[in-house]
Amino acid sequence: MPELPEVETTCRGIVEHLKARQIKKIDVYEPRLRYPVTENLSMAAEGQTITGVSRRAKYIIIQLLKGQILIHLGMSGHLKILKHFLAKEKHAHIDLTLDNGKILRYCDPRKFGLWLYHPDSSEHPLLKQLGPEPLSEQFHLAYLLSKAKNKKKPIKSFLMSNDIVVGIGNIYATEILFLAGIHPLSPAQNLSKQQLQIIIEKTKSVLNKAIAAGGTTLKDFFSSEGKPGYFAQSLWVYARQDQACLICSTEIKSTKIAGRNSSYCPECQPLF
DNA sequence: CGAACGACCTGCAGGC
DNA sequence: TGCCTGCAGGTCGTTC
Repeated sequence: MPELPEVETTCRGIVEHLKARQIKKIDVYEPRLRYPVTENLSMAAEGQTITGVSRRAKYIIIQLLKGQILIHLGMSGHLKILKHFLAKEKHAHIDLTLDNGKILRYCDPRKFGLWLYHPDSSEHPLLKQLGPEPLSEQFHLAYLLSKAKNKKKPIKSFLMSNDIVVGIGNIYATEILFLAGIHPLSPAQNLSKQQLQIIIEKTKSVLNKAIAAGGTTLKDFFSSEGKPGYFAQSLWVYARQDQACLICSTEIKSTKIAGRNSSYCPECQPLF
């Protein structure tokens, strides 16, 4: 499911429900996620007050009076708010019950997600290696220029590297490069200053528009209120291989880059 | 070192 | 109808 806009949408949808509430209990029905969910989570978090909910990269951080809960939605995870307990559906792995009876429920068919308790206010090791947020001022030309120097890897893989910039997954990397007019296989080091600047601008505009649309629903992304995201109808090339380019009518091609399907318009996106 | 690959897991679409 | 294969929004550890 989720790249940055979908995680941001989820985060915005749950914050008002969670903030200033106390955690009554955490029921773990399926601990076998990306890392095993330990008893530590329930023991440390139950009874605690939630002081805030934020996002870093594709992680959701539930800040507690003491420590924090780190959540990642993986490929297929989503969170929703239940007004009261409902029978656990298939793939519901964790219920976090609040003191007012509402429940934050985590569902994740593929179990690639993660729920971890981190005891102090320092950054969790998983967050330490992360690059800047793409919508922050730290994601600027001088920074990207320095990172792209001597990097032979395809620009698409480069944009999807979390140590370069966070939050950009397969959908948005594909879209950003289409809008920037750059072939996804172009080595990062070959791109000019101007091209990197365009990538930065398109990254910010695409992500902002996707957040405004509530994210991209391909099949199973829904916000915490159960609404789909409407950005799928704004996609230019993602999942459109063999169809006509919406700009020039050339047939959209696709290729595998680092194991991920990558569609592009051979006319609008020359290789550099 | 950097880049590619396999692994984790389930569901679904398409081919036969 | 049903079986088999391949593919899917992410990330990490291993391998080349």
